[in-house]
Amino acid sequence: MRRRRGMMGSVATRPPEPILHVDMDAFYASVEALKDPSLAGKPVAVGGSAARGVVMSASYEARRHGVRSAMPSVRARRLCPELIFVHPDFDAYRAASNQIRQVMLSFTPVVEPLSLDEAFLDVGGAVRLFGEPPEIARKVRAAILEGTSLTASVGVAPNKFLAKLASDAAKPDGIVHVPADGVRAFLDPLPVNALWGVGERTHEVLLRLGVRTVAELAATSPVVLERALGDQSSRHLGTLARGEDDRAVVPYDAPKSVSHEETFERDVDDDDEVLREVLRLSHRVAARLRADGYRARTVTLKIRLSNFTTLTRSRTLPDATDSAADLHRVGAELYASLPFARRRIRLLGVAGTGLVPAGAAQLARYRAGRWPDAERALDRIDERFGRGSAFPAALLRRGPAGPFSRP
DNA sequence: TCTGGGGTCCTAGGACCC
DNA sequence: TCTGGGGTCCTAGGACCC
Repeated sequence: MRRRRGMMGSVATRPPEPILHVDMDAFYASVEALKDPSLAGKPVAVGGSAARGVVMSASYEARRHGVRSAMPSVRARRLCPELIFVHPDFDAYRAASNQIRQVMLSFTPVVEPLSLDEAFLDVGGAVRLFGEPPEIARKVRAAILEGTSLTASVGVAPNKFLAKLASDAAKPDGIVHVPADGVRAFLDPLPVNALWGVGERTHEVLLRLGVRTVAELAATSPVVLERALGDQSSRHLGTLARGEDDRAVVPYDAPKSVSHEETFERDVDDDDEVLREVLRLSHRVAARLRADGYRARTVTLKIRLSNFTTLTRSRTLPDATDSAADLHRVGAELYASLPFARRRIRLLGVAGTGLVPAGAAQLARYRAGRWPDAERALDRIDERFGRGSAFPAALLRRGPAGPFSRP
């Protein structure tokens, strides 16, 4: 590791806790309260209020009643009868997210967004300009608040994983700084399921082993862990329990898949209807691929049955594609290959994976077929008139329980 | 309580190649 | 004659995250 004083002796030493995790507080709900100030201070849930809806984001007033994200909306309503449901407005969230990213980029170019409302920052190179990392965290929070009227919580720590835990501890509207010599004191009392990668299943397994806290996890023999959780997960957990994480903050990562899926309001068992939905999803995926400049080698069809059993079928093509006609054709073949007929289907999804950049070299192949050109024309119409202005005629023939009701 | 929609990563078996 | 071992790709399922 090279730590060099600058030629003039002016380059600051990299601080021991250079990583920030910035996490917006109740992001979607907070953006909604900005759009409609009458929502401020009230219990608000962003998400679908229909029978199969779930809460995507809950204001702190709603959380006081026990409402949480990922909770079925029906249950949230029971917990908090005065809960106000708002349909998600991703254009608004994306706009706010972009604004926030610009603020963060004014402190360091090393910003890694995790989602619309979270990002890691490596401020190791910014101390000379902006002060020590905790000071930068204060400035970032203040700048976000000034620029967007939204509050953020920030964790300051030696690495990404600790910074993320620290921002959790800082919520809402605060800062937590985990100094390099305070890692054990911070980590030991935390419940194991606070760790990244410990979800419901792993938590159960750990509880059966008698492991409730990170301290207990750190004291557990690697052999026992490996037997219970497998090679990779146990090693992963072991390093986290020690507070170690050497992942760098990576400003840009190429996407690996593009997908769209939809849960029907009522289960569907009509093949024609299923295939129309596959076509609709194929168009959305293809349009995204083209807009982002990728083509997919593998097409995956996802089906969730009424009993929540989930099946996937995929096929890898000789040539990558960004054409809805291709996605739909493969999707239909995959559907036809399933070992059942007329089962009750709750959800359909279409995904393109194995993405390759749609480089200039591939443009030649394009001109061979007519479909891609027709679809590009649809993209242009969508650009001018909004998404969904143009869509294939087949989608107009609605079945009785069509999920794609249009005005 | 009855489970959204967008993703990433891991596992495990089988095909295929050398 | 009935059987190696490593590497890579493909497929299906599942855990997990926000």
